[in-house]
Amino acid sequence: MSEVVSSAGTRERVVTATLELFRRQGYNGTSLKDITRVSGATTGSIYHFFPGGKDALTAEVLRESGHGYGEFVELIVRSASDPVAGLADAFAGAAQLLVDTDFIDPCPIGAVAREVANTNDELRQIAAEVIADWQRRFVGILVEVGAEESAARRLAALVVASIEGGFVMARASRSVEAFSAVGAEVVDAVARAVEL
Amino acid sequence: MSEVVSSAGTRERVVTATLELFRRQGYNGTSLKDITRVSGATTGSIYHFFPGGKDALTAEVLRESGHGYGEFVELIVRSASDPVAGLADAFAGAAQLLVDTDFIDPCPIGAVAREVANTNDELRQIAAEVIADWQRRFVGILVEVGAEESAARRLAALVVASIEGGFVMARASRSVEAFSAVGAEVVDAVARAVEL
DNA sequence: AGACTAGTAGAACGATCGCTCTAGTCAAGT
DNA sequence: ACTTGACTAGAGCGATCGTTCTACTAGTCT
Repeated sequence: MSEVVSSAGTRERVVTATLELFRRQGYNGTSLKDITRVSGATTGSIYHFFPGGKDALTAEVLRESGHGYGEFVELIVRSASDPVAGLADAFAGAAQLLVDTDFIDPCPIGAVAREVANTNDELRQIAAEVIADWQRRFVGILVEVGAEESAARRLAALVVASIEGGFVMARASRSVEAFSAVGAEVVDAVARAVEL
Repeated sequence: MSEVVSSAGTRERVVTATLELFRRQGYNGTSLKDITRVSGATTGSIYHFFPGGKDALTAEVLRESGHGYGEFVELIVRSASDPVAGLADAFAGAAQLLVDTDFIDPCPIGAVAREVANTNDELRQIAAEVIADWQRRFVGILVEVGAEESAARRLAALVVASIEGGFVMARASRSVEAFSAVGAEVVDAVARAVEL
């Protein structure tokens, strides 16, 4: 049995620290020095695990956290009595998270995506795949409760866009008022579509 | 009559260039050197007009373009036969703009807001005011056609969030498919609310 | 024991960051 | 003619950027 704790721990700490920093200051606002400070890892360690440098590390952060968010949100939505109630729970949870974390960005993927979409095609594409995965998950949920495929796709796009846009409004205003209003409207729209 | 062309021209060119650069590479991704290159102005000129440096310039960009966007979108929405058709026009116009401009960010305010919300409170607040102004404009439009104030506020929040979130999806995927789907759903939601 | 490998440590590189500062141009006012 | 003030020009500041590199530690093989 080898001593894996230290090395795997470092790699994980670097990824976690980078994610956290992206949520506060975005991609271009986060330096490798920041990452060494927060993670406790040295430059050498970062380049040992990510020979591709900052971009390779960012790619990993987007993929890992993107997948994690997808699973997490789907779990919340599915654990309610029905998808409509689950969606309302997800919005309420996100609103609570915003308040509890001083309005740090709940979604680094959307933040990084918007920042690098025109300057880094590799990262742009990874973000696109992650977002498409979220949309796909929600389409699946809606189809299961009887929605038509094409209508479900439009609704899922609305859900994702509303959440991302709601984060922008919440972060700018340091208030969840608009975000919660958006959530209420989106839940209404989904409820109407599903119950027809 | 003084020769205002040169000086006012430079100031304007700096603001325009900065706005354009923010749309492509965001706030932290845009350097003063970039701005001098695109605008043709020198560092001295930039600091002559904006003694507060990059942040003062950014503040001006946010305020000026934010106000301009608000007026522009309101004009589009109002120039249609009714607000619902006008909103559809606005979404269609934005989609066309995305395609025509290689998916450059149509809204630098939202982009910059998300980027600096936790690191620059002055800029965060300006962005918040601009976004609140947009929301207010749309509330006014909805109230005029008979919507109730509180419902109008929720709908206006949905409109703004959907547009901002839709931009993230469009830029990441380099496609307006999701954005247009979001637009269709939002137009539906507004139509239902107004025609009751 | 000795070789090998994974991981750590951090100095240092050239480039670039936002910004300051001095020198200069040019038109208007007296 | 001379001063003044608005504006331009760009060299240069210290700090920081992402990255490279060598040296070092320590656990695992044969």
